[in-house]
Amino acid sequence: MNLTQLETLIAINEHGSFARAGAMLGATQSTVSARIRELERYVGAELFDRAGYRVQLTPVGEDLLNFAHQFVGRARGISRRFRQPEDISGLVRLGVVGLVAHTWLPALVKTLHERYPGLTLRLDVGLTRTLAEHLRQGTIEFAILAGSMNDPNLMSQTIGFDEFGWTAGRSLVLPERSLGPEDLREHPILTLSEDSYHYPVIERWFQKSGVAYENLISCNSMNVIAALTEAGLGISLLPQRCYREEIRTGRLRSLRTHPRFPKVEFSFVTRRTVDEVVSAATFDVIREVSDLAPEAA
Amino acid sequence: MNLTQLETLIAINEHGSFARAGAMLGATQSTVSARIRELERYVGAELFDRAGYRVQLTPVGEDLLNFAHQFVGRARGISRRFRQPEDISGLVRLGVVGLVAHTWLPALVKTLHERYPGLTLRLDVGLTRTLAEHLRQGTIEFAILAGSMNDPNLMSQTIGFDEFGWTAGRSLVLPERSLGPEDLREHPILTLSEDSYHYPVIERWFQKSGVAYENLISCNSMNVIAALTEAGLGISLLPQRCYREEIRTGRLRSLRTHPRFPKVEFSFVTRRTVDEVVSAATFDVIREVSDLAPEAA
DNA sequence: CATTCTTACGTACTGCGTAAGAATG
DNA sequence: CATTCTTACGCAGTACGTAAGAATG
Repeated sequence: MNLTQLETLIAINEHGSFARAGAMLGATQSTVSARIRELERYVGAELFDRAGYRVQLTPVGEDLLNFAHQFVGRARGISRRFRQPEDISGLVRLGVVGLVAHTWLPALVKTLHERYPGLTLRLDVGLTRTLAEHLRQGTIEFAILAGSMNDPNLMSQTIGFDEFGWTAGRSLVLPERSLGPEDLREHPILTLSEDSYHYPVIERWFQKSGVAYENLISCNSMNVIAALTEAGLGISLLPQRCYREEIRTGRLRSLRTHPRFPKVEFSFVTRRTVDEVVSAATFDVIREVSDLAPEAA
Repeated sequence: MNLTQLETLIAINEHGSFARAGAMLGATQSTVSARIRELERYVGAELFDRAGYRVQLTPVGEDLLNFAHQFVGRARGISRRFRQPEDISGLVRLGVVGLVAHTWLPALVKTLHERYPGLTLRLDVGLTRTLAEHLRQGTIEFAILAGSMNDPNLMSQTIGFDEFGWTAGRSLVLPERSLGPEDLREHPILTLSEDSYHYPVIERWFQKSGVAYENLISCNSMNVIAALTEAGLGISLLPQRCYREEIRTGRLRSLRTHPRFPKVEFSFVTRRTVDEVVSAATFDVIREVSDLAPEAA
């Protein structure tokens, strides 16, 4: 039995599936499965009922979960107590997508700087695919981006989720009913540039319904897109949670459309070569200040 | 940081040296050193002052030791709680030397049987070197014997120590002063057979002093040797702690002799292929019922 | 000079990811 | 048939033991 196994047990219980727990921990489904298999071998009993889509703790599992919480909590306490944050130092070259840059990045920078004064932060705001390329090239070692990455040199850990939806300004006149691709093409579509996570998502959304779609206005800054939308220049696909304040006050309108978009995952991606301590410290703060929904559902 | 490292920290503090801690844990000096090195890297500070013969905890080390005790204690609690002793089953073929067979073996068998009814015990009482051979041949998988073994397929863990000293019966007439090899050869020497741990020890003791020594009476049962000694038939090298009751009541006399014999280690030796759970259960009980001195000093 | 810890190095193992398989609703 | 867990397998990092080295009293 070891700490990793107990942390995994907790993560599965929190997120309801081996796969999601893996995403949160930066491990694969298979690895999570192996860890639980070992833990079950150790206690000599099954910890989960694997019936169907949702795993369920057995009584023994619940029992062990209690211990695991105390246990892991105490272990964290030890590490906090002996690892002085001042000792953690190094260069953090962090790429972030606009969604983050315009919401909780200031909080991240503030907390990171206060807690780990030894860290030097170098920021790179860009689109998902641009950041991915920078990670591969090694010009940044960390990134917060949409989706997750599947590269042997990189490790992805889920931060949270946001839902994207078609959004319009106050002035644009639109029918009250649920709108489909054929309705939207009547209006100017404002999108992020080709390198964004959205761009292919939008293309597929139109294609799936057989609607020819031509991009008219694109920009590489999400905040600019939002401002243009607010000014009534067109319709754009925007993260609803991120712009919930503008939507609540009526400056932006969330449109009823079909088909729906699935929630988008945002991940913390690190190059595997970086110092684990710096990476863990950064990710801890990200989890703390992140504004994203913790669940995909 | 992991449990092994914390257990190692505790063992070093308990036994005062890396090497002894290693013997207790069934690991080498070098491995213990590496475990502490890693732990020190983790907390970012030295845990021990390595000045001279005795290692000393630093303040940080003492601090961490406190946590380690709680931590490891709790971990043991978990394992006890979830591993039902009834689930532990298997064949335990255990070799024991006479010293053990005639003292705490009954307690061992009783406790082992009560606590782990699923275990089948097959005992093999014999001399150290005989048992060692049985271990190598695979006819037994566990042994409690004198000294320790250094075989890649075997693992030794220290149980405790006993001191051996020249012992005579009530009736034998001997001078009051401290006796040397030249004095003892005047009397019949009763020894264990050639395969015993003692045999070469006794030979060396005489040789070192240049005294020619001829073995007259030997036997493969220590208890028989003790009985013959008690009957006044000669002098024998006996474990003092083991026969402390006979010595206290005057049935056996502990002789003042020189040079002294170093304390003898007794170890629990297991084949590396055996089920770790069965091995750990057995060793736990051995530690609990063992009558041996915990320290070499 | 005996005792103890450290370092260097080769090996064996274990934990991980990929990819394919089986079960479920 | 999409979703989820399990199994098989190969690789890589790690923990271990051996053996030699350095420091201490």
